Amino acid sequence: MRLSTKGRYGLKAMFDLAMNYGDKPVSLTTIAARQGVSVNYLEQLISPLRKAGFVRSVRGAQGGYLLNVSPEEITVKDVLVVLEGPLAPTDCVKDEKDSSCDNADYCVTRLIYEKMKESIDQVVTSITLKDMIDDHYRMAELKAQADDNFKCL
Amino acid sequence: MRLSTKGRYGLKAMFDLAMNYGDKPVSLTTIAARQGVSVNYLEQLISPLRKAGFVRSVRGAQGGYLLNVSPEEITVKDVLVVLEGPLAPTDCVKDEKDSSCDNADYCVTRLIYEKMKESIDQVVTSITLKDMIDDHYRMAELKAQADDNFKCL
DNA sequence: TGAATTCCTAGTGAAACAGTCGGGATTAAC
DNA sequence: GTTAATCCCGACTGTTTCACTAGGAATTCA
Repeated sequence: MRLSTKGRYGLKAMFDLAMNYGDKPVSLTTIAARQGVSVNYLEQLISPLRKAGFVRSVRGAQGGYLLNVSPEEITVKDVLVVLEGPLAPTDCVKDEKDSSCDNADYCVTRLIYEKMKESIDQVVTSITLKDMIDDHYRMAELKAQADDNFKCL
Repeated sequence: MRLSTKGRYGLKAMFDLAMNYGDKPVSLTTIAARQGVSVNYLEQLISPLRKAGFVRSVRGAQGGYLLNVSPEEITVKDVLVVLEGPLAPTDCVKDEKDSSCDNADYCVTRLIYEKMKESIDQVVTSITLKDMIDDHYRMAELKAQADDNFKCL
């Protein structure tokens, strides 16, 4: 039940782009440096995100990537699904019915996996990149206060 | 974000044992046949469950496994954690703090992973083996009705 | 004693993970 | 028009995890 680095790095990269939404393109070199990841690897992650239409690229010098959609229209689920595949604990509850199990309708464990999937879904669809930006500024505020408190001691 | 066969087979096996709670020991051969899994593999899954104290074994002929605790006292989480490890999307939100990330308190993505973990946790801790048994009988009822309806057509 | 069982350890092929590498195409800046 | 920065793409690789299989020792009922 773990997320791979694909999903994690990719989400951070998307957050990075969201923070720069409406600005100049951000190069992978910049993002990679900020996130502490290799450019080569990041390239592989951003490619599917571009193909999915969430980011747009500008080639050549001074080029880079731009969010193609406004931050409030991209959910965490959108990003994770592109990079990790269906966010379901088992195949029998993933979105595209694969009907591999003929007893699906009367399966006790499936019932559980369905609930797990739904609860994960609820969380990741309810959070957009915009929410992450808001959280970021909220936390930056808190951090500044904490640092201030520390200075007073 | 998928559960491995360990967790899935193990959970089914535990459900099987729960259905036979208070009865004679059930051999792995029996369970394996019912679940369509190899005995050898099932052995590997039940071993940690025994070590965790959820099942008890009776060796020798006519031996097998017994639930060591009543079905309402074992949650789906108990079983899955033993077999899959922490049910957390990332290390930074798993129960045992590994403090690998020094910025954990001010990390936007961690906030998300925390919520995912909590929502999964909520689901799996709220379902016990007893609940699964109840669901099973409820669904058996439904299935019987469905079959009945089908017969009438 | 013999058959049925649990218990334990080791091995194994395939897939996924987490990258690295090299080269080609495009474009802004000089 | 050259150069440097950038995106783009496919191939390769070492490590780990997955999902088992295999074999044998110990135990116990009949």
